[in-house]
Amino acid sequence: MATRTAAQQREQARSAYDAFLRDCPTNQLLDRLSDKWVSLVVSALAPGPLRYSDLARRIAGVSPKMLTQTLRTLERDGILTRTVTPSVPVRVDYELTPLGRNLALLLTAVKDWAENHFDEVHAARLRYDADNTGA
Amino acid sequence: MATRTAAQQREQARSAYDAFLRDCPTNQLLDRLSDKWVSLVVSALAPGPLRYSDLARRIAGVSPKMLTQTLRTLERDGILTRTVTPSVPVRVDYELTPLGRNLALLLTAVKDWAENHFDEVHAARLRYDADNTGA
DNA sequence: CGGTATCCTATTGGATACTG
DNA sequence: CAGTATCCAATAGGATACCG
Repeated sequence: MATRTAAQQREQARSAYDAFLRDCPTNQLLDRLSDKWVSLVVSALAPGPLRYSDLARRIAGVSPKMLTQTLRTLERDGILTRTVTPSVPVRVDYELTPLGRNLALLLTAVKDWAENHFDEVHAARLRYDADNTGA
Repeated sequence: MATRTAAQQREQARSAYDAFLRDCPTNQLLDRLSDKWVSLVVSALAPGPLRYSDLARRIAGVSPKMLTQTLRTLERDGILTRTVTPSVPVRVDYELTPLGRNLALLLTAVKDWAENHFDEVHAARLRYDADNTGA
């Protein structure tokens, strides 16, 4: 079971990316992933494929501009696929790729965290604001 | 061990927050968490407390403005604590709260994902751009 | 249905200089 | 050391109207 030396070490070294460095490309990628629209779109697609209008309805209040922009970027990044069915009228389905499903595990976790811990955060805000009132 | 019925069900119902809804407060919270600076600060503090200047050095290229702004917001939200030691010169330490450490597990996972899957994303971009050149 | 195009405002965030 | 304050350029993102 100790066959993880040279090959694994090279593997480690090869992905010597560090998102803490401003000029590292992974820093920009982290910036892209750290986007509310990305979180919502990827989370929405986690259970299964959806059409454009389904997504628009699910992500309440998203403008067509932001929805399309986010979908295009995620398609380009290999997170999801866009499938056009040339019926009348047209039908377009969006589906996570294996890479996207992998990412979805993390992003839905963040979204769920926000939902599950909002009360604690809210309480912390009230405490902070109370302590810093007129002090 | 089967004492998780009524109380737990109410617990579930009580946190009926849905971040997909624009006007749900958790949507705003998700927006806050979906921030590159938040990810980096929380990830940087995951191993242990750091001083202001340590953070500035670790998160290469962050401006004092963004660093302070991010730290204040996270402090208000109960994610981290700020401890001033009135020595000469002053010493200020930032440390994750239990809530923050919990969140850090998720955010460092996203940061690590960016580092570990950048090559795949980059390859996808090249493919996308090649397919959409002059087409 | 599934977008695109344009306009316009608000916010983000870097650079810079100064302070207790 | 650990910020604060100010200015300003760039970007995000909503509203709206139109198109294949």
